[in-house]
Formats: sequence, C-alpha cells, structure tokens
Amino acid sequence: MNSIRANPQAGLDIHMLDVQFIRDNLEAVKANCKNRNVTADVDRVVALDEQRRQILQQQQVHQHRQNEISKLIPKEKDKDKKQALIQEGRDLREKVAALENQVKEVEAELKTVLMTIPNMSHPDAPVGLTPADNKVISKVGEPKKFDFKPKDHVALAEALDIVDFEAGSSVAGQKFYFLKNEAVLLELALVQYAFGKLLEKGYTPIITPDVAKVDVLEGIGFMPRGPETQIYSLANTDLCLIATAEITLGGMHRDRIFDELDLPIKYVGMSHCFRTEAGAPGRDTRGLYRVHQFTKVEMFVFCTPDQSDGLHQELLAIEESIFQGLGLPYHVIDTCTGDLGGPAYRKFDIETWMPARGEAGEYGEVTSTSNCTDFQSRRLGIRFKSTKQKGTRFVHTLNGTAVAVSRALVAILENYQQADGSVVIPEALKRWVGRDVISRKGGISG
RNA sequence: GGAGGGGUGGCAGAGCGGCCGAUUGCACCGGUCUUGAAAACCGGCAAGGGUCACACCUUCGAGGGUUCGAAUCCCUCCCCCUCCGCCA
Repeated sequence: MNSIRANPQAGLDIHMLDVQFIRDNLEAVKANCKNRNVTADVDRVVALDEQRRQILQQQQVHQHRQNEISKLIPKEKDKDKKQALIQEGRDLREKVAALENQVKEVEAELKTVLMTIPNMSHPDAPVGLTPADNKVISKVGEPKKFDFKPKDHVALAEALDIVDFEAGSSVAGQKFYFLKNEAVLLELALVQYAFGKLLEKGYTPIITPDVAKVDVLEGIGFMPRGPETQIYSLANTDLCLIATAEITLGGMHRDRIFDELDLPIKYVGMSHCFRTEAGAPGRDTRGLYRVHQFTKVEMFVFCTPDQSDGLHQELLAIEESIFQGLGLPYHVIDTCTGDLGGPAYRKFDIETWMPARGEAGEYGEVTSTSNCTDFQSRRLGIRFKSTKQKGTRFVHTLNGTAVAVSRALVAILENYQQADGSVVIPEALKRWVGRDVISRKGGISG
C-alpha cells in the first residue's frame, strides 16, 4: 500500500490499535469501548481506512507507471516519443502529489480518531465502569490496631521535621515539598531496597532521563497535548517532564527489532516523576499522597505475546514481595475495564493500608502493574523477529511500580508510628537508614 | 561554544543521477561432504504494505526541493564521531 507513511521509522505510523484488527473485530472493539466507558467513533475508523486504501491504490497505479516511464526514457531514441514520455512523467508527478496530500489529510484524521480507541481488555478483567467495580483479588496482612488515635503522615512528618511542605510550596508551589533528615535516608533506602530485590530477579538496573520527547510520550499512551494532560511541557522544546519512567524505559528501544531469543528484556529503572494533577483538584490536597514530583523505581519488560500474561504475574509477585518485605498490610486489585486507562490490557494495583487516610483508615494505591500487550510497541515500532516465522511481530510491554517513594513514605510513616509520635524504621530498611526509629529529638546527626 | 568527518540491510562496509532495494565480507539459516564436528563448496537471508500465490508499491537518519527518474544533487533539521575550548 502505502507510501512513506506506514513506515514505523518515520514516526508517523498511524497504528494505535491495529486498523486491520479493528476491521476484523469491529463488534468486539465497540463492545470494549463501551466496557471501558470510552466514546470513540469506531465506524469512522473503518470508513477513513477504506478511503485511505482507495487513494493509496490509485496512487500506486500512477507510481507504477511512473517507474515504468523512467525506465523507458533512457532507452527511447525517438526525440518526439521521448518528449511525450517526459511530459507524461510530469503529469504523473502532479497526480501522485495530489493524491499524497489527500492521503495525508485522511491519515491525520484517522490518527486522531485512532488515538481515542483504548487497548482491548483481558477476558478476566472485571467488567465495570467505575472504581467501585474494581475487584479485590487478594489480601495480605491485617490493618494494624492502634491503642491511640493514629496521626496522619503530614502531622507525623512535620513534628519529626522530615518533610517541609511550606518550603516546597514557597519554592516551587503547592504539592511540592522538601524531604529532610530521615525522610531523605528513607527515600534512598527504599530505592536501594527496591533495586536490591529486582537485581536478585535478574532485572537490569537503569537510571533514565527525567524528560522525554512528545512522540515518546504519545507512543506510551500519554497525551501531553490534551487539555487535561497530566504532563508538564518544557517551553520552546518538544520535551516533557516524565510522569513515570515507564515512558523513558518503554521509549528506550523504539524502532528496534529484537531477536526473539533476547526476549524477555527486563529493566528496573529509577526516575523522578512529574504530574500536573490536572483534573484532580481538591483530591488528596494534603501531604505526600498526591504530589507534583516524586521519585519512583519502575519495572519495565519487553517480551513476546505468549510471555506477557506470565510476566504480568511475575511483576505483581515482585511488587507483593516488596510490600511484604516492608511489613505493610495490603490488598491487590484487579482493575475493572472502565478504570484501565488507554494502554492497559489488564492492570493490578496494590493498595496498602493507610491508618490515617479517610475517617478511620483506608487502603491507598501504592503500585500499579499493567500488561499493555502490543499497544505501546505498535506506536513505538518495537518488534521482534523469530527464526521460525517470517517477518516481524510487535513485542508486548509491561510495566509495574517497584516503589513510588512518596506513597511508600505515607504508608510507612502512618503504619509504623508509635504513641509518642516517633516512627519505627521497617526492618528491611534499617541497614540503609542506619537507625531503628525516627524520633523528635533524633536530629540527623544524633 | 569553535573546527572538521559521518549517518546505507543484524554488524562491517561499497555505491555518489537511470544497469541499485542496493557489490562484498562477517553473522545467521538450509544442503553437500564427514562416524560426528570444523573446514571447504552450493543455496537462502532487510522491513512494511499488497496478493491464494505472484505482480506491484514504499523505505538507504528525518523533512522538504530539483528531475521524466535521487541512496546518489540542493535546502532545513536530528543524531553520531574526531580535535580544541569550557565545565559538574
């Protein structure tokens, strides 16, 4: 078909969900949009694709003739005939150019519509439209009973002088903060702890850039240009601050063709994460739970289609082992279709108990792991080649939080607090923090 | 920041207006030979679209231009390398 455009290298590829797949599974795609609470004009995709193919076909006919002519010309001895051929070639050039413009227009619209269509959903993902339909699939540990009224992490942190929210908002604005004293050590400890766990599992450690180009963001499934974007853009560049290392880790191998034998490729990467939190006004306004910047250790996997379900379970198991190691009670949620977000085929969240959240404690999200199947790889042009099969196929990508530091801090401070306002350091982190307890008098040098 | 040199198939590396989607080497796959292996020899081997299969179309960093025709010429941008300067 195509000219120029469907080449993944060109960065213009229009596959979000595979158009062919949409054509072949029209009803399923529509049903999926409904389940996901997404309004998308799926029929329009088919219509536009039809148009596009037609134009392309016409264009091909002309191109074919063009190629013929340019081969004939050097052989043609007769002057008049030669002139005639050259003239025909000129005409064809214009026709092809005109058709190409049409294709561009159609494809631009197609891409816009395609962008709104979410990934398909795992057959076992609970169907439902709101977070209320999320399903708790396992629960580990019991919420701790306190014989005093537990304070929230903000009160604890301020009294212990380990987080400075006021300075944060003064320097950078609301929802920014300074970590101080033991909170700094805790962040470093959490990072060390997470990397340690993942290294044991054979993941390759990475520290990624904290910025990425717009088309990488879009490839991963973020929409930096949207009105409700979560993404900070850097003025006068095509760069954005990343919202997660998923973006940079996923983008790391764009336009790459792997050998099947090299898969799966497993990374554990650290980055800072920046989120505007647009569309979440008034929610979780206090403290570290919802902030504009935090540090996160993220897992990311490239694999073959038949590996992805298994690896999704692996990522979840690792996340669980991390939070078990921290001694925090949690449950696991199988996210319902309506709450999946665009790229995910299935998503599990870990929510740990946060004793001071809500009225009398609530579970709060601390990790999230998604199987994005080929949704991201298709946009980023990440394929693999197998010796058994001709051609290439798109890899599957998965991501999962190892530790999102700010939220882990919330959980640790609130769960490990004592009646006197001091906080015990989780056993697993003591070797890096270098002390057992954070107490009010415990200055950093103490 | 200054001065040069480059970006071609998995890698290396030719080509510098039509005979080039691309010489060749390595790697890889299949075969012959061998008890087996190595070597040697023969054959295959970029991707995407399209087709039952062919045909056919597109792609030589990206975008634009010149031309009947561009990997090859012109413009813009990106990336990489070398030398000098500066710096955590």
